[in-house]
Amino acid sequence: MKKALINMDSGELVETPVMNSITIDSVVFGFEKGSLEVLLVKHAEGISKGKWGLPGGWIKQEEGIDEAAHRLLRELTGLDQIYLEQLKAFGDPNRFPNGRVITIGYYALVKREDYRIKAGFTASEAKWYKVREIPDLIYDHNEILEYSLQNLRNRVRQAPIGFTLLPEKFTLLQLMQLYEEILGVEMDKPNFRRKILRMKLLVDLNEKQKDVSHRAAKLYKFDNDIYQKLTRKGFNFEF
Amino acid sequence: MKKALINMDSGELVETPVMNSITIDSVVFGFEKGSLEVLLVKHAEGISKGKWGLPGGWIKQEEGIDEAAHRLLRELTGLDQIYLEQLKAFGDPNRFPNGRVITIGYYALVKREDYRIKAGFTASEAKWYKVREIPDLIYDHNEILEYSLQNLRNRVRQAPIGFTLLPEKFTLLQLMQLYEEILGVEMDKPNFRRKILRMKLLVDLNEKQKDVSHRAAKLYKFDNDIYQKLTRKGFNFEF
DNA sequence: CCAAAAGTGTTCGTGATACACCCATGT
DNA sequence: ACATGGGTGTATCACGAACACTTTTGG
Repeated sequence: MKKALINMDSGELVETPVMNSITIDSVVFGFEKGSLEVLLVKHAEGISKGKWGLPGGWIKQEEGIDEAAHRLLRELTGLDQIYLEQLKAFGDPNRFPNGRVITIGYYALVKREDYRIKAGFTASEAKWYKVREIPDLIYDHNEILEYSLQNLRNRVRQAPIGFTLLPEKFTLLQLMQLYEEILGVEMDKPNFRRKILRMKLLVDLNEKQKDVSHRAAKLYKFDNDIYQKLTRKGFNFEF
Repeated sequence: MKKALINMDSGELVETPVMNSITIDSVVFGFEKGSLEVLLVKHAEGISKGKWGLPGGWIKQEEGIDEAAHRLLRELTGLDQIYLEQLKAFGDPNRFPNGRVITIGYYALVKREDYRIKAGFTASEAKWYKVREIPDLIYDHNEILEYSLQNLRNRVRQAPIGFTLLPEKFTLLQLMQLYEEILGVEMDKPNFRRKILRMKLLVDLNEKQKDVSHRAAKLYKFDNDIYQKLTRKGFNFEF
């Protein structure tokens, strides 16, 4: 049962058969210079021309929704293997102007260093915005973004997912600043060190920072195998 | 744009225009005699005749999804004002045998005492099952149930929602047993008392149990206004 | 009397918090 | 010398865990 479908926003013809009342929209988080950022895309055509929104798209008939979310992000960023979690479905009957469309929200955490290398879109089409400087977005995308921020704040305290936003090798202060930024709190450096090191989740790389105008800090990395092992022993990440 | 639609499971004609690729399925939790239970319904017709599944249905064109979930539960149980939260969308391309249908999972917490009074279905069509004795369900409903259990275990530790499963007036031991059952742990009575009372969330009703063959316990109730007030002051429910 | 659950008291250890202080490195 | 961040030490306090013990009520 092949269908010819029209993208309701851009007017563009959608080739492959997709589910025409459900979309996916993803909130892609990045962390750069102490700020939490979100990747937004500019709508080139259709009613909301020029306005920014979350990256998203349609679900193909034969693919799962997680699969679709991954595919859409790969098409946009060139990145595979992205940390991606479903938020929930948003289904206000009036959220979408051109018909009844329910969207399934996702949020992703990426390392900005990776994104820079393999960007699939040009700068004019996609741009990082600091979460404190998000403009008016199309449809209900501001609501989805707000919800995902709440969700991120909860999740980051209960699972070691914050590392996904940092480079492979990071210092303890970088990690702390990440938590401070996401949770919107101030933390005590000495106490943070002890707390995170006590968990024994981090691998000391026996390397130090270079080219810094102060005492170089040790570099660490997060080891997921260790985390899995600890979890099986009953360890519970709590922050 | 009115459509004539067929309920893909039962073959029944669906009168009002609904979204035909999305359903809602709800996990309704109850708590009775120390056991956590789930409300299941028997499928009377269609391929899965005789098999049990989660209560669910279609979303109407002009209603929101939370609204639809509430309506469906009202139709089933006669209950309004139910505690209801969205879980997430389930969208495996093969989850539904007769076509591509994505379902949005919800979970609800009800007081069994209320349910008993206003039941809308007969016993042969709907039945409470202990969570440890769930049979094979239709489609991916076992998966949805399992996921909602995980979710309930998380949520119950971070928000005061457990009370929703208990009668208006309850004893501290009942509350403790609720937590023990949901979380699957054993707790220390004295310590539990102090912990929950220290939060000052409960109102001492100055009433006691009656007709019990041991020292009667004080009755308490949960006061949501107090909780809101404390929350605004920075209080955070943690268990 | 006993059984069963209600309810209080006390001890111990761990971890969160606050903060003083020294170390290393570039300008 | 001093600014900047790295890193250690320590006192205090609250809370969770464990458990001994007293109280109330029905049978």
